[in-house]
Amino acid sequence: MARKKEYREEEVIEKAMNLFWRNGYETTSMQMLEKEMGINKFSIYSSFGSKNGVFLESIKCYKQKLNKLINKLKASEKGVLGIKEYFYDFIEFARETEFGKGCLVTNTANEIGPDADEKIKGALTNFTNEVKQVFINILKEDTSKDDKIVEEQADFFLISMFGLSSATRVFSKTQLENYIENIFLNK
Amino acid sequence: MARKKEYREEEVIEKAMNLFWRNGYETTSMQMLEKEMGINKFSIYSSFGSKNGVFLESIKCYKQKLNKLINKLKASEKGVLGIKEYFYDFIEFARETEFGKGCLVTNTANEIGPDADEKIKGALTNFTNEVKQVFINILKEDTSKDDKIVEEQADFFLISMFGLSSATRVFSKTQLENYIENIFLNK
DNA sequence: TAAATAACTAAACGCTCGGTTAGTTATTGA
DNA sequence: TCAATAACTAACCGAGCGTTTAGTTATTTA
Repeated sequence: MARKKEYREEEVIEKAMNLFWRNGYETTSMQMLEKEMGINKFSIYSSFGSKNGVFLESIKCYKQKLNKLINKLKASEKGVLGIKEYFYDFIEFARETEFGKGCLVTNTANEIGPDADEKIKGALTNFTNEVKQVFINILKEDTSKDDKIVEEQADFFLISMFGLSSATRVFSKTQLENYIENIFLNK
Repeated sequence: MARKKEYREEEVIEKAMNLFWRNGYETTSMQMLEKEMGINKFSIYSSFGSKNGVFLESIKCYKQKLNKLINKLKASEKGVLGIKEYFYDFIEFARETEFGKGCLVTNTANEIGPDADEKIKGALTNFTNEVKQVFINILKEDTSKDDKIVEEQADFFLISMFGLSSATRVFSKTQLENYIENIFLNK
């Protein structure tokens, strides 16, 4: 055999993910990735193939981090109020010292143009659909409404998430909390 | 004196604005701007100074376009329902053939990182505050609520706009309309 | 009509981008 | 212990970036 890797891929990809999360895809350069991940370009390319590859893995890593919140939501027995708690969890998740970095998926959906890489587009769509399904399952249990109404409500919460994500980048914590309260006023 | 300009700055900046709107700041290159604006790099730089300058002027141009909707909202006597109409107007404004391009301001707020140009950040903040003030004025007239409640409601609509903007890039027209209806259910 | 001036064209600037590759170092098992 | 092998370093690649500049063309006015 031969020499061992001096880094663990799961560790360095998390660092890459944080860089993309904070700065977006285009603004994040290979140079920045080298510095943040603490490994050479060669190692990045032999592990992940391309900048796109690093990004795709970063989305997977992001998914895992967010899944902690999602799993808590899934386990919740509070119905719609569980979603409200999830929203509160999310603003803690997305915020930083002063302004937030939003949701990596939403940020990317807002950044990319119509000609963007299809794999990235696909990853975003899958992600969105998965979260929507979680909302649907909760709403089904919680209410006696028919499928159409449930799906509309799920879309409503999903789009609210998009707003919340963007908002963490611009608004104060108080404003975000107030927004959440307003969403659930009549739910 | 000397030779006349063969283009009107207001005309070419609108074309630039559309390019930024569709593709974002980073993805839009000077080469693309040359092609879309129909003028040479030299002319772009002599008129606008830099890529950043073109973008800053593009935001002004975007403001003017959106002001048509805002002015209609200001003139409306329907109170909160006027805001609802404005939301409907906005999704027409932001949508394209299949998916939408969102709001240039929201797109940019989502794209830029913490180290982005201060002028751009300032322009985004100003823009957001102006729209918020319009919401506040309408809510003041419409309701007897105190200032704090009014501001919270204005923030709520503002953040809903952010969500709507992102959503035009991913969701169908029906989903967007359904989202608007849900927002105004209890208003 | 000719000097002055500003807008044009197009080539080039230095730099950074994402990505590659030649050569070195460390670990392995025979 | 030593050949085989894989991970390392670092220099380098062509392309494209935003920006500048030298040289040409059109318009103005004295």
